[in-house]
Amino acid sequence: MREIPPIPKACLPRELVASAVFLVGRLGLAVKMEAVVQFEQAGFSPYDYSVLALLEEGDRATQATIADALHVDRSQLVGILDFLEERALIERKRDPNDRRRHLVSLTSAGRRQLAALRTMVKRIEDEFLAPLDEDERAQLHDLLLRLAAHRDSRYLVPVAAN
Amino acid sequence: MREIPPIPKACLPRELVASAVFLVGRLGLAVKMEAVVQFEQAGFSPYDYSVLALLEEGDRATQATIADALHVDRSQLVGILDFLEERALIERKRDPNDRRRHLVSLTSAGRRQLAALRTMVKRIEDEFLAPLDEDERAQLHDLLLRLAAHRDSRYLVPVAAN
DNA sequence: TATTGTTATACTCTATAACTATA
DNA sequence: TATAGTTATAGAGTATAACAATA
Repeated sequence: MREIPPIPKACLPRELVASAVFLVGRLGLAVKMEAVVQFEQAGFSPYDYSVLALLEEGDRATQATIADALHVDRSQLVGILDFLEERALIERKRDPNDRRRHLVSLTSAGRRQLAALRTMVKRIEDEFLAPLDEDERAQLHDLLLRLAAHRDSRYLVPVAAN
Repeated sequence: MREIPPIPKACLPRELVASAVFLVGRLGLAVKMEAVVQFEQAGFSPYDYSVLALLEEGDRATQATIADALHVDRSQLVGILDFLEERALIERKRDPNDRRRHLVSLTSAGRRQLAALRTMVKRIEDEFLAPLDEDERAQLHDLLLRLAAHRDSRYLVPVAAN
């Protein structure tokens, strides 16, 4: 081994670290990747969890409604629902009022699976938010929600629709 | 046109909106996409800005150092640097101490371009943070930085290296 | 043999566009 | 003709692996 000339260590640009927007982007990507890995180990994806959670809150969702709510393309949702239906976690039934539509609903097995995924999500969140106490977590949530609502009013008050 | 049966409106799951982690993920993705579009219109990418900002703070960076700092693969960085070098915004010079290495540095044109990109970044950030006043922005940044530092200590204090 | 920068390859995601059946 | 769901295709982005030069 020869002498290695001194090279400055890898160090994040102060300018970027000083930016809340940059941090949101970085943390968002990191937590998403982390979540994907965790869900994968459980045999699911974050999308599966989102769909199950959505269905538990309001039934009678059509696929278009679900796709819009989750910001995924309708064609992408098909695969997600196929996956969940194969595992008997959801049901697709034709809407008798409009036979083009599928009414998607949660099965009891789906409800149980949702509960299991929730404990995993809780663990991921606790790990992510570990440095903050309860007050600070609430502060963070409040700030983020205001930013989100400013970009998309649907975040503001998840009112029961219709 | 016939009568269309009432279908619940698309509505985000309360369970997700209630999660600060989910909001970070969503906002992070949204702001990244927005930034990409803005940079594209200026003929650049967010990576270009990151590289220029990094080089201005500390010179004598090798490509490996830059890649590590920005969390991009070394092979990916090659294309980014090629792009910047073609436009004479950076220079690559062989390190005389270790001829495998390239010492990357900012040109004066690069410094000017960085200044121009900064005003654009400022605009993106102001738009993103619009709902928050100065105190709240500082709060948000503090909270996010603590989360980031918990996952990666390099965020904590960008000390001058070596 | 190990490392730096580079090139080439493969794979995942996503976005878009057809296609069907119903309206 | 327009819409809901589906299928198929193409493109971007990223990760992996091989490669040449140097240590």
